[in-house]
Amino acid sequence: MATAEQSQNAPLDDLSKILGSDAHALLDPAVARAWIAFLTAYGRVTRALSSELMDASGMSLADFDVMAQLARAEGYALRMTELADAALISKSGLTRRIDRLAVNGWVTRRRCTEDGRVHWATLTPLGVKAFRGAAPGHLRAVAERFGASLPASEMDRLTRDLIKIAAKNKERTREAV
Amino acid sequence: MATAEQSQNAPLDDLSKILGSDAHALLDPAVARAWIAFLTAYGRVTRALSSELMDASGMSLADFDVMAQLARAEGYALRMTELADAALISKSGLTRRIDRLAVNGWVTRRRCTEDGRVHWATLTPLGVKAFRGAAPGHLRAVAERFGASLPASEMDRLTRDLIKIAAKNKERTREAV
DNA sequence: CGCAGATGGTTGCAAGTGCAACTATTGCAA
DNA sequence: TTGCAATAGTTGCACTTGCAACCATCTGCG
Repeated sequence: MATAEQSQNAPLDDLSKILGSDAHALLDPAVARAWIAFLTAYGRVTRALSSELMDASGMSLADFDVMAQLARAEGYALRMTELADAALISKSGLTRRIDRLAVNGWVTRRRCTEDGRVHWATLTPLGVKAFRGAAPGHLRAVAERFGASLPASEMDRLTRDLIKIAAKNKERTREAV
Repeated sequence: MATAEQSQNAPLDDLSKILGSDAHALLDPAVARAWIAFLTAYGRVTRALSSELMDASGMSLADFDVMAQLARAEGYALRMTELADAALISKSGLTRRIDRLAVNGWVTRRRCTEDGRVHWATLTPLGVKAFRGAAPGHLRAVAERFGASLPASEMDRLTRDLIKIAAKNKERTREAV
């Protein structure tokens, strides 16, 4: 269920032939259109940004996100779990991502002296430099691919709407289906 | 660069300490907030939908998308490349996804008689049944997790905005950085 | 003390992914 | 015809991913 634009703006009508008219009762057609547009926009924008960033700085989008979280943090350091939550990836995913960033010399892992369970991921000076190198191009690309499509007034409204959606799905625990 | 909600609503201000005040020139703070909200909303909603769908129907979100595209198509069939484009995945990704769906007996692959290069992926009767089983729960979940956050009037506006963003990033070719 | 139970991270595993190189087929042009 | 470029799909590869099981450490209660 992806792809926006013309030809595909009545996805539920098409599905009615297989699901029966229940489809409209289950999901408002307006919501279905929005959902498809959402998936499409996400897929296209991130695909483009990701390859541009990789070409320009040898950094994946996920690398950038992790480094950006560290860049914003006090002392350029965060605990592993905090960082995983902030970057929306799993703990194991973060472990290995930090491994890779550490190989590049961009991040170090330090055990916390007060609580031996905790590890702090910290941006190294080299990492700061790499982030400074990558950020301008990437931010510009976000501005162009994501920001330039809408006037400023729409942008704030979009933010509010997206935050509402994100808030509604905050809980990480999975409930029964 | 992810995570919305309070505490994180001024991402660029935080980044200014590492990037200097250029940050604001590169990317409008309002766009930065929207972008982060976008990534967060996408991550949370898809994560939740994906595990719910898997638990309920043993189908990944990507499986569902592919099957939904087929379900909407004439004769429940599409060429591989069309389907890959529609479902926003790579050709190789689709090849293997269809392999898996075929193992389940949900989809068959048929060589086209008129053009031997072309293969048609077709939903089997069993696949139709599986889709009919999975769709109600999934559509309801989309309604709840994505639709229920916004009033109908906002939803249409959101759709328009997202379509604009998607349209701006339509070209699949990669341009220089 | 000392030992359950909680918490923070890492690792084994079994996927899924895209890119680039490959094969098969077609269409067109000399 | 023959031969070469274009197109459709598949495969080799190297890399990511998340889940669940695991190890290490801490905390609190008897």
